[in-house]
Amino acid sequence: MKQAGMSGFRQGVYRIVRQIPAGKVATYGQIAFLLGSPRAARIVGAAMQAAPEGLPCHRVLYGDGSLCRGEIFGGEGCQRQLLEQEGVCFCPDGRVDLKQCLWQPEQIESGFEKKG
DNA sequence: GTCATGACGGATC
DNA sequence: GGATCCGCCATGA
Repeated sequence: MKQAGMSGFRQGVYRIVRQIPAGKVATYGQIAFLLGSPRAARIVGAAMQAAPEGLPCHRVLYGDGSLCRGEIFGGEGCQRQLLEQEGVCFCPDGRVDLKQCLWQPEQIESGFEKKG
């Protein structure tokens, strides 16, 4: 499988983020890990800057479960509001409960095959 | 090819 | 336990 030809990493980021189902969330580090660079979490975020409209970038959070800076997404709580509408669980601390809503990439069918 | 940057993440104080 | 610093690695000029 080959990417569109442009930077494979960014293309891979979009490809994975699109796999995130509603009601679930993923972290930058997790996405970067799936791309083969667990330390390239920043690169994932950098790719989000050019995120297309159909990309559920609001389902991508920090590794701590906290949401990104409001200004970046487009408004304070804007990201959280979208997640709540999808049924994402939030902690009283204002962070997402990754223990319940962290996306488990066990259904990815592009690039990664599950053995067993 | 090199320098500088960045929607991160972990270690440290 | 919270705030801060550095490191990481791909992207762009």
